[in-house]
Amino acid sequence: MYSTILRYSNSEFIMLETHTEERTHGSCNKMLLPVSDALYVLSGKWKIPIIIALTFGNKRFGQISKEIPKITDRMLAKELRELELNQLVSRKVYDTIPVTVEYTLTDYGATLQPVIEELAKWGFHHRERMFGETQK
Amino acid sequence: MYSTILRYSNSEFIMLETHTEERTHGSCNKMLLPVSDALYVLSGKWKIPIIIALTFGNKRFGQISKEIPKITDRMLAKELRELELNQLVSRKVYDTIPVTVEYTLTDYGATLQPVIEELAKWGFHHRERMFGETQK
DNA sequence: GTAAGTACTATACCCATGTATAGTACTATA
DNA sequence: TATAGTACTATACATGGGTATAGTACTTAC
Repeated sequence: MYSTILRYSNSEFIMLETHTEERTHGSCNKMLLPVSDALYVLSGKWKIPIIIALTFGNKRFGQISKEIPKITDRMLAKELRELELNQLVSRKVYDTIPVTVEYTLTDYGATLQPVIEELAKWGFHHRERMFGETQK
Repeated sequence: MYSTILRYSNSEFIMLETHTEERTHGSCNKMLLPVSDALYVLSGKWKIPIIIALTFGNKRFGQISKEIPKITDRMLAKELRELELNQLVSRKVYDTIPVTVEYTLTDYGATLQPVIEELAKWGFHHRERMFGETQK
């Protein structure tokens, strides 16, 4: 399903890089490409919620499912698979009955924290600006 | 098309906030909500490219169109409209013949720079990690 | 009168993402 | 026997974001 290329980035913006002659500002591309890479890895409705959930400790499938209201099993399984492919999350199977599976944010996944914090900081100010009230 | 609520955030995650009893970690929500707000504002395939383009100077519709390969007029018009709604971009119409329209990144839009830089930084390292080579 | 340059809008369609609902395989417990 | 708990998978469907292609309205230049 995910080729080596797709695993780390989408192809659209790789292509952008090869067409620099069409852009006036080279530095523009230098930002666009990595930003697109980052957003691609975080793409979809559930990856950030899952990552945030795992920053508060290792969790099992069922626990994550309970902590993220409205996510379906299918989506959770799919997103965890993608996060594992990108080495942001690791999966450990325990030989219990029934089998339990523990998901952990990898050290690499933890490097996303500054990104998420910056997004949170901006989102927080945006909310203040739009509503003029502080989030409790 | 966009209600007052939708203009600043998606409704899914507003709902999350009201269901805190289902979450084990309250601080989890405190991050999730603003992060979702931020990602909502930046959502879609073209907003970041447009914002990055405008950080290098005010531009007209046609110029932006040329600088972002493959974007269609329809998408560009739509995304610019949304960015304007969120006050990240301002639109100035000049009484020339034919009419020219200049788009500017607002001061508020410029506050996204740290966010975008953090995304770029992470994306850059991600690319290095996945390819083991530095982007030229 | 027709092309060209401006900034769009209209219409129809495609497809990836996400949803809804059910089913699998295993075993312990009542 | 059947229910419950684990972690999923299968199938079908819906939706919305994006694409493709064309058309609008205005005026100047050829």
